[in-house]
Amino acid sequence: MTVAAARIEKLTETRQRILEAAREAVALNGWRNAQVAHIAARAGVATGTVYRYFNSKADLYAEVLGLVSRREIEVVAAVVDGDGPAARRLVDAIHAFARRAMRGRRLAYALLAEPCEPEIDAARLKYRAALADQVARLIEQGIADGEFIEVDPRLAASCVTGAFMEALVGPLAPETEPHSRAAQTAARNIAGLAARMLFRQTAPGPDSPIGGPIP
Amino acid sequence: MTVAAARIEKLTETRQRILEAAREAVALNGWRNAQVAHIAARAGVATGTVYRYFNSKADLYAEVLGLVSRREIEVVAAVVDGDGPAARRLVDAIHAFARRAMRGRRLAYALLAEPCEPEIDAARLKYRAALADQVARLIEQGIADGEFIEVDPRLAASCVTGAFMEALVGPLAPETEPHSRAAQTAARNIAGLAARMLFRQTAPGPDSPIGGPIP
DNA sequence: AGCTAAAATGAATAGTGATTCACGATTCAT
DNA sequence: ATGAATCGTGAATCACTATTCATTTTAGCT
Repeated sequence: MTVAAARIEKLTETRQRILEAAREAVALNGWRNAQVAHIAARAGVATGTVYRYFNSKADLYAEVLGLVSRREIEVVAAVVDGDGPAARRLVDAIHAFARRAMRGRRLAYALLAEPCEPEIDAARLKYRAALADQVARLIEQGIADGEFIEVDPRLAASCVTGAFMEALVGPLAPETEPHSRAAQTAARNIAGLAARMLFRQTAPGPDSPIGGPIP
Repeated sequence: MTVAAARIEKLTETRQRILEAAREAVALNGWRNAQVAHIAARAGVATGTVYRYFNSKADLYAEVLGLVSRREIEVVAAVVDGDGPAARRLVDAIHAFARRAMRGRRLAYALLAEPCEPEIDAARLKYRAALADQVARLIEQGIADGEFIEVDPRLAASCVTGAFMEALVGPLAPETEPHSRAAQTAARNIAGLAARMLFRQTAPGPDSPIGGPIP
């Protein structure tokens, strides 16, 4: 069986290489070079081979998006399910997301905002929806605890995610060096602002960065 | 000269018909049926004729976008330049925008959020930028007047526009009947929430709809 | 080695849609 | 009326890519 196992391993490894190549390509230049031929070349296989592993281009990218987004959603979910006041967790969740998005900016932009063909777009929406779900869940908690003002959690979640996504990777968002002080300040400010929408009282927690002076 | 004038009028009228056809097509089904051939048919001319009046498809749509957005930007700008406290004007500006966007939802979505080819997208960004500019301008005033917390106006403008755009016409935004009570409440809540990000104190103006009960 | 099935190949196919252009129709100044 | 200029036409062309498939290569088996 070890021979058969080796064979299967090689197959799955090729599959992985294709997925990885697709992810890299998008992370590098966005959907512009997301053509099947390009991915195949990058993975070191012929174009036809891609279709041995994936039914269609859309299928391939649906899987890539799923893979990439799962991690991000998990990070946010972990914060949402953590301890402490909802207000604090909301800021932290956004902040965590923001920090991560500011590395792989190109990928984050492609995932969140860049125009692409409708078929792939459908897969992208699942990611956005999942993200908004986490936020909505947290908002519900915050309302129940009396920390947040009483609004429709879904609507509020849209506003909050819209706010930080636009500021982070929106087409107008400024390019910042991932590790610069400016980027860190921006991440904190974005998190603080987006969360403030829901705060019952302006005064934030003890050592929260909200509302600091202009950088 | 009246004959020459008539000729020119006919020419510009054809041009207008093409522009109008393009706008209608996008308003109806989004970028899906924004093909040159389709527009031409809708305007009652041959495809080639379109190219007598516009250098390229991108040019045509750049003009369409400019025409449509100018109106919206003017509406917002008027509110921004109005009287009263900045906080109130911010809510009003967003509210005005929201009401208008909720009619022509399909067009608003196409303008603000729908994926489309990169060339047209470039033109779309101008609209977003112009909108963010108005908001940023207002935020600057609000900060100067001490009404808003002190943050980078550009960053805050991104957050605010992102918040209401996502909630209004984002791909996850709920479909509502344009004139229903639900839509009106949503518009008010969105405006209230988005603006709250910047408020120094939670308590809104005298008869502001902010923070009302869940609809 | 010879055989077979799975796997890989990449040239050919096909669909889409923007753009061009050679030609006929119209208009208008003379 | 005439012909040069302008306008309108729509079939043909071009560019781009996803997808297919006949063929070749590889790997395991006897």
